Amino acid sequence: MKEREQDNHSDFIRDIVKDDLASGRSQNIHTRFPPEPNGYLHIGHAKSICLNFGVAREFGGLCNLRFDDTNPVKEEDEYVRAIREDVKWLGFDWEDREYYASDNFDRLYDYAIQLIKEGKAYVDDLSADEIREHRGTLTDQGRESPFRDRSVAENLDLFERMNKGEFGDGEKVLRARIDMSSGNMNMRDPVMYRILHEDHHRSGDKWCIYPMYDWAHGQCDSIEGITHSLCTLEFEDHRPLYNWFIEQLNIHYPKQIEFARLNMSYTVLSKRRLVELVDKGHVSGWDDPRMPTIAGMRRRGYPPESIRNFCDRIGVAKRDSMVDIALLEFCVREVLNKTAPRVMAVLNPLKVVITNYPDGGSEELDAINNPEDESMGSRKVPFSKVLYIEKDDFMEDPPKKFFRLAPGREVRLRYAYFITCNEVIKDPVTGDILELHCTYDPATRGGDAPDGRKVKATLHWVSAEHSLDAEVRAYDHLFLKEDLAQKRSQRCIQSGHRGYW
RNA sequence: UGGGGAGUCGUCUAACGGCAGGACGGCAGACUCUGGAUCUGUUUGUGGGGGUUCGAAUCCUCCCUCCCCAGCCA
Repeated sequence: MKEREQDNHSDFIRDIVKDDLASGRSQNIHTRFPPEPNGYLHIGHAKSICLNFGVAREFGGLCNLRFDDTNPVKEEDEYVRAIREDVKWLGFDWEDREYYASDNFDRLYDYAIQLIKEGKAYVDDLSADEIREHRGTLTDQGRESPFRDRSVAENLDLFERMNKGEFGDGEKVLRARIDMSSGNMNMRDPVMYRILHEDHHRSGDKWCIYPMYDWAHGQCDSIEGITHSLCTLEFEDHRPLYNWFIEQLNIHYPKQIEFARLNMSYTVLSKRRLVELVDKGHVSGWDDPRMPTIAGMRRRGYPPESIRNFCDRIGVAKRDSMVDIALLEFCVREVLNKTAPRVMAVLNPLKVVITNYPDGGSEELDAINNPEDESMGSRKVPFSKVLYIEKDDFMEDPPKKFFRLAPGREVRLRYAYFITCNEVIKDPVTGDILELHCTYDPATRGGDAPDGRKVKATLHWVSAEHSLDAEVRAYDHLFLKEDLAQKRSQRCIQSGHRGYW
C-alpha cells in the first residue's frame, strides 16, 4: 500500500480499541459496515467503510458487511447489488461474511418471546397517533399505555396472532416495557415490532411483522460477535436502549462508539435528499457524475485510492464538522497527477495557421504520456500547418500578467515548436477574431531552442486535420450554496447545464 | 425549560499537565514543456470568566454557543 495508506492512523476510536486490547477487555477485534439497502452509498459511507474495515485490518480483526434490511417497504435488491459493488470497488473485502438483519428474523422473534415471558415486552393496541400522544414531549414525561399491564399469556397470544397475520397494518405493535418517564425518548417503551403486510426482498412473504431497527441492530451486532459497533452521533442516545436489550437477553455485548458523520461543502450527504435529486430528475441517476455517491465518483473518474486518502485525511472525531470539498478534489488530483495518461485537447478552439509551414505537410512529434511517471512512455502527435489552440490562450491586448500568445509574441507549442503571432484575422463585420497567422521556428522542433532563448508560456494544441471530435463533460459542484447541512431543504442546484435543470 | 453530545487557524485534525503542530484553502514569491503542476515562504487558532499549579488547550468551577432526540424510518 502507498505511504498515505499506511496504518499509522490515530483517533479516539482507535485509542479505545487499543486500550480494550491492552486491558484484555477484547481478545479480538470485529467490526461491521451496516448499510440499509434503500439507496446508493455516498462519500459519507466511504468514511464509515474506511473506518470499519481500516480498524479491523489494523488490529488484525475482521469486518463484516451487513445489510440492515428491517423495513421491506423501502429496501430493494438493486441497492444490495450496488452497495456490494461500491464497497468492493473502494478496495475492501468482507470475504464470506455478508450478512443480513433478515437472517436473524427467527432469532429476534424468539428473543421477543423471551422478553414477553419475562414481562419486559407487551402488545399495544394504541394507534400510531395515540402512541405518539402518550410518548410525551422533550420536557414532559410520557404516560403509560392502558395495555401496558396485560398478562404474559395474553401478550404471548396476541403476539403470535400478530405474526400469523390476524391483524391489519398498524393495528397492534409489540413494545418494550421500560420507562415512560425517562428523559431519553428512546426508553419510553419503544416499538419493537410493527405489522407490515409487505413482501421482503429476501424473506418474501414469510413475515408480516418486522422488527424495528432499534430492536434488530444491536442484537445483530451481538449475534455476529461484533466487538466494536461504530456508528454516527445521532445514535448516541439509542445506546442505553441497545444496552438494555443486550442486558435483558444476556447475550454478547458489542461496545458502541459514536463518531461525527461527514458533511461536505457544496453537496448534500443525506440519503433522503439524494433520493429526492434522483426521483425528481435533477440528476440522471444515482451514478450521475455530479452526485457525491461512490457510483457517481467512480463514473466521474475518481480513483478509489483518492477516496481512501481523503477518508484518512479528514480523520474521525465527535465534533460536528463541514469538510471543504476542495480537500476531496485535492486528493483526486494528487492521485490522478501520478497515474493519468495525458493527451492534448482543445475545448474552445481558435484557428492558427502556420504561414511558413509547407502546405499539406505534416509530421509526428514525441509527447510524454505522463510527466510525473517516465515509465508510462511517450506517444506521437501529428503536427501540420493548421492548428487549434485554446481561445483563452490568446489576447490581442494582453494585460501585464498575461504571458501567453499575443500579437508579436513568441510562445511554445507543447512538444512542438516555438511560434510567433504575426497577424490577427478578424470578421470585418463583427470584429470577432477568426484566426491567427503565425510563423514557426523549425530549429525549435521538440520545444527547445538551440540558441537557448526562452519563452514565457507553453500552449497545448491540436492539428486541425488530424484532430478528433470528442464529447467533453465539464462538471462543477452540484450546488451553488456552500453549507447545505441545515435541515431546511435547499433549492440551489447548479443551473444552466445542458438544460437538465 | 427533559435527556444526550460537542467547542483548537477560514476548514479538517494533532498535542493526553511541559515550545499549540500538520493537511487543505487563501495570499506572496520562485520555477517550469502550460499559470488547474511543482517548490518556497506566509497569514490566522485553544468560546468566555474564575480557580488549582512553577507551568493549563489539557484538571476544577460557573457561564456562553452549537448539534442530536418527541417515526409503527434507519
